[in-house]
Amino acid sequence: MNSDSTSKLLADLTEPQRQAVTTTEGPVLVLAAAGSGKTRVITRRAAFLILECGIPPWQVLSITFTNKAAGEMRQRVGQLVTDKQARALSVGTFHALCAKLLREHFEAAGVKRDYVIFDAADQKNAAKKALKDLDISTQHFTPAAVLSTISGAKNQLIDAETYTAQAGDFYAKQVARIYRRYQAILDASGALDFDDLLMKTAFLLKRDEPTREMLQDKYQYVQIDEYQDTNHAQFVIAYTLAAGHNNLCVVGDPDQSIYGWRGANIRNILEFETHFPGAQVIALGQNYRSTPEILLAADTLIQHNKQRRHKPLFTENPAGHKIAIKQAGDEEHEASLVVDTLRAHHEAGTPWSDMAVFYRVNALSRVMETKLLESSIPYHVARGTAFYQRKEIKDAVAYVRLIVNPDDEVSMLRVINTPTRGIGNTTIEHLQAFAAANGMTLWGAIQRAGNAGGLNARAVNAVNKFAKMITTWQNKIENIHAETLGFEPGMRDVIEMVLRDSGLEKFYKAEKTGDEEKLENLYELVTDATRFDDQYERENATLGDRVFDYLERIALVSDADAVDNGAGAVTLMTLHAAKGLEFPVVAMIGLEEGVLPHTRAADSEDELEEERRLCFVGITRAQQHLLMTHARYRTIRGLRDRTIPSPFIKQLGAEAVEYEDLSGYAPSPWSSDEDDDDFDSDRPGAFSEADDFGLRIGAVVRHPQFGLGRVMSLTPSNSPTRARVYFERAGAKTLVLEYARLELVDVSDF
DNA sequence: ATGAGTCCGATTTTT
DNA sequence: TCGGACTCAT
Repeated sequence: MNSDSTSKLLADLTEPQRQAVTTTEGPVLVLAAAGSGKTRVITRRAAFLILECGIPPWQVLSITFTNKAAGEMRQRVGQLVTDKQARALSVGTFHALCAKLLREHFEAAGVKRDYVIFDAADQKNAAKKALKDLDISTQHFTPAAVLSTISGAKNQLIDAETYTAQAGDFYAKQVARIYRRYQAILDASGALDFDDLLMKTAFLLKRDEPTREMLQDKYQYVQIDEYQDTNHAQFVIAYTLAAGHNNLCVVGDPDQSIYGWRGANIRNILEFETHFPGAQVIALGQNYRSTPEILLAADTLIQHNKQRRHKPLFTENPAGHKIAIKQAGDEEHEASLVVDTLRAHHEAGTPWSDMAVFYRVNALSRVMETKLLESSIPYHVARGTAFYQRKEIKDAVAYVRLIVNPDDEVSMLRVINTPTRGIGNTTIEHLQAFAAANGMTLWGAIQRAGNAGGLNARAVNAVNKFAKMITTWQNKIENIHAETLGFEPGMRDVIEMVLRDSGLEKFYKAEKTGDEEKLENLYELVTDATRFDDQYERENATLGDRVFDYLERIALVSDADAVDNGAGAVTLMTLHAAKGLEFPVVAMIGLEEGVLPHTRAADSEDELEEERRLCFVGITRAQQHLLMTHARYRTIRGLRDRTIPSPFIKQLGAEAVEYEDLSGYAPSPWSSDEDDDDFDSDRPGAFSEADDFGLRIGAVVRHPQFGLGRVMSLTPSNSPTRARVYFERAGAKTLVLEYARLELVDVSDF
């Protein structure tokens, strides 16, 4: 077609990359190794479709893993096509796409047009309420466990009714009841949880032919990034959308699949050709990101996985430095080792923003942050969701949610008496009973508080006042216009109104007890809303629409969205959030058994492999320098523990690695060179300290908190082993030996 | 109805 | 260690 633009699009690409860009028809699997220019390929491909194939941009659907990636994709394609075309591209995460489709086709999907999205905390509240309604003890059915089971079911597109029909054993039958009740709460609240977004969209596509055909027709070309992390529901959505034109291009790397715990199915990518017969497979094996040393270590490590698809991984980059692995004495020492390294690089001319610190769990960031603060090194923690999860912010947002959807019971219960306005538990229970008896929502009961009976005048008054506040807000939003106001009202005005009228602002202003931080956060929310207003582009949107869109954005932000490379600061983040990023200098901390790999992933081989992939992802983020650390002792939840180095350290091989023990302790039996065995060989026995311990009934033990005590009884050595201990100071306690680091005391000392 | 104080228990990753 | 649930006095 246009050879000028074609050469511009393809000139700087390698042959396999070029192939991936120009293979537009039919199913295509791009197996993209870490650092192989995947993002470049996928953006060029979108531009190629528009410029060379003449496809209208809105007919090209690109699905990314994070909102940030979506924004970047739009921006990068925008450098190749016109602004107008870039804006018209269909780009977003699965969840954002589904949220939009459900909003547009709410009737066919069977959801409320004004539905709200429940986040993790809302889900937990709803689950708790379900358990309470059913009078099921939270002992055997913790909200977290129940939610995870429900989530797993939804990812498999099993709704409450189907689940009920399939439930065989007692546990499943109980979960079925809870699932149904939980879903009833969400329905009554006009709410969808994250998994509903996917499941309901999949059902919509499956059951409603006109919508399906319309969308299949619209999205002529579908491309999906990070395909290794898609779950079954996402697979069905992708499969169905692409079924019309059969132009589905998926890009991913099975070695970077790290969301199995969230229902991602690595087989989606491993078995792509089975799902899509005739698929073309293009492998991008050359790495342009990292030094050969980093790549060698990463490759050596990942070879230990069995569940993988072999794929070449090589680089022509010049040799660099070996990976530095250092053992520190404890976590503080570890943090200063990292700081020393970062500072040395900074002095050598590397900007702070080119450096990152990764860890397996958020808890590890704290010590690191303290040390960076002390050292006056600018840093920022990529935790986008944290802000919106703060209590005061959730409260403010709950008020906004009630404006658009007062039936949202979880939000209602959250703020009906926050700040306190004389509507206590007794009143609320009355209202709930009244609502249940008359088949109305809590909001319905609140509006009719006077008829509820059994409420004293004071309570009725308080409830009426509260109801009036909400209806007044609703009226304002519906009726306030630029003409009467003199300016265009935005999200900012809504937030300010809510903070003022609800009394939240006043409440936190009055709170003299030290934290003005909460007030600051509320003002930060105003700033956030202002920023949203500034960027808001939807045409002909009413203020109500704008409020929806804001709530939706809040619900769908992720940690990874908060990575801000322009900040001139070191970035701290979890390994999960690091996916897809790259930094010249990277430090990974906490390379210890129980942290990476995490304890919770230690019992199955599949999970261990996922932990290994997580480690692989971290390593392959590094371009030039990589430091990996572990500490000999680590304090977790107030307990100082001796640690065992991560088996992954040895699995990096020796060639590209430089090990230094700076802990100041004698070499530990685990890291000494004496045992050159494969690390796995000494694992089975490693945790049986109950035996080694010689703990028996009557033994005297010391607990770090409770002091001295005597063992009264022991559960049989089934895991987890528990001991009943009577402490001098603290009385009788039941302790799980795995956690409670008991010290055996030699009675002859006394 | 409220708020301070106490006890208990559970520990990942996140759209 | 931390936060949530619960108790108890006002």
